[in-house]
Amino acid sequence: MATGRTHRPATRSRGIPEATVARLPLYLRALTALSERSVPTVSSEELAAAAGVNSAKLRKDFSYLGSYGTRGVGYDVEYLVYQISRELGLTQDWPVVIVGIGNLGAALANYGGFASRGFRVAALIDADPSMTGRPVAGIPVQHTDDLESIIEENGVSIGVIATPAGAAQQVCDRLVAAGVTSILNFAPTVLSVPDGVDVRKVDLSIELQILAFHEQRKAGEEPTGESAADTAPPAAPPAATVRRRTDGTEPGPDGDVPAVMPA
Amino acid sequence: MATGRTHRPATRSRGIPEATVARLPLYLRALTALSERSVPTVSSEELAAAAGVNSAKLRKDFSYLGSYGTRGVGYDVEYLVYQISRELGLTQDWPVVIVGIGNLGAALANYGGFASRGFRVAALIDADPSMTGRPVAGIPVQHTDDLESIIEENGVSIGVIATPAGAAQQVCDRLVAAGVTSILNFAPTVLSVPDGVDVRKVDLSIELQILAFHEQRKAGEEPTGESAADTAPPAAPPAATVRRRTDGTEPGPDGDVPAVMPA
DNA sequence: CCATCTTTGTGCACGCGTTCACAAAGACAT
DNA sequence: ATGTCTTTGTGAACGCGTGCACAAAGATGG
Repeated sequence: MATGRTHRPATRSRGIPEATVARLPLYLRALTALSERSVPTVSSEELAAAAGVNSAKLRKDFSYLGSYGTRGVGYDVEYLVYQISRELGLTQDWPVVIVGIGNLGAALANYGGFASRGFRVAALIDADPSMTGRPVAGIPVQHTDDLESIIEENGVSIGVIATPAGAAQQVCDRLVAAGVTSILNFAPTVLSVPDGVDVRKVDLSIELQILAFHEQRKAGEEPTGESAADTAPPAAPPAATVRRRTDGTEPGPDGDVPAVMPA
Repeated sequence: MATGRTHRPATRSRGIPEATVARLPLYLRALTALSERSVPTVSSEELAAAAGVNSAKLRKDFSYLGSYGTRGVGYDVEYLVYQISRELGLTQDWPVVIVGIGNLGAALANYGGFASRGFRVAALIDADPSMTGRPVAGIPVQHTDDLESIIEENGVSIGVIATPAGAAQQVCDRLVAAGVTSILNFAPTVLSVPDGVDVRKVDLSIELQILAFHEQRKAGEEPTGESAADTAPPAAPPAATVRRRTDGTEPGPDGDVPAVMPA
């Protein structure tokens, strides 16, 4: 298939590595805090500590932006705030739409950090007609029917999907067709998008599962013997003779064994 | 400082690379969908497409778990679901507490995918006394004062922080002191934790800023001329003579220039 | 003007992750 | 039983990201 890739292809933006771009917001946050305390300059060591990274990494990251530091002194806070903001495109206004105003969508609409840095909630969109017109976070919810016109009229290029998983791909397709080229996806689904569209995924369930993996390792490390004998006995290994299905797209007419594991 | 590191040190778990662990939940989700459709086997190609990854990567990932496939046929769906679930530690029950029941905390509590795969919301905790006792998602909110006893009585090892940024580190410290060793942080702050504690961060603001970076690049690629002359003029470069403050921790008594950039 | 001290910027090496490409393994047909 | 065909499992090469360690740059003090 050649429908589209899922995660950021991002071969390399303009010499700035993707890993560095992902850390710039971290630096910016730390710098903003320093700025509010009227601290004029910071060393790479101090700023790195505040951002929770290695100081060498920070210096290398900044080197991609240019030589904005002064040897023997450090970095000018205000100047660096501006340079990073500009590099991230935060000096301009980004209208954003949120699609799917359930619990999560409403929480996102109310999120303060949204509007703070160049991002503005241009519209809230939901498929439920009973939601239409109801104000959430001071913004009236609009119906999905008007999605295309909303995108166009507001010049929206960033969309946030907070719908159930089943509706996510369909919403995504409509957003992309309407001109959205960056999507932040909170639905637990893999989105297919054409080239040139960026998708970033935020998935609570996946994060928890990763934590569980490490948690299990910690628990089963010191204690000897079987720590994995918890809930269910191991499922049967694949039978010696396995049914094949190379051509047929539908399940075979013969009785398929539905499931051997508890869901 | 030697207080602690911020992100997962995770040198390598048990031969399973961290990048592979992060993809296992993706595979599991795709496999579960296949299982519900009673599909008996999948090839690496099909499953990779469903999970949105490269098929070679998928096979290598699975090779870390063991040889669970059958050459010429593919992978047994049910068996693989079980193996991945076991590897991720999802065959056991993980009680989870959510601290900070604001908009986001409430949304997380209501999130269905939470309870589905081995995770159980054991308690909701908030610092606001007027919230205490009020049921959210069918679970009564408890007060922060009882945090330690709640953790201990329920055997909680995974905590979710959905508080404002200012309270996050303090909550984190109390969670860790009470025995929590894995934290999912939604607050926009860098958390410091001792060794042996895993922290994963979910940050809406950062994701949006990364999208904005790529969005800006797309916009300023084809059109010629200055595309960066949008909102504010460039801040003044660092002055030839910059005030130093190597020893003093407090801002100097002389009038500091507060800010040159619009917040 | 020179010496010293601080801190940046970066060349270099190393390790992890990704991808290619192919041999080995097994199913299936005859 | 043998040959063919499909698909896995993995050796090897490559590229990216990270961290060390140090030279260059500039400030500061005498």
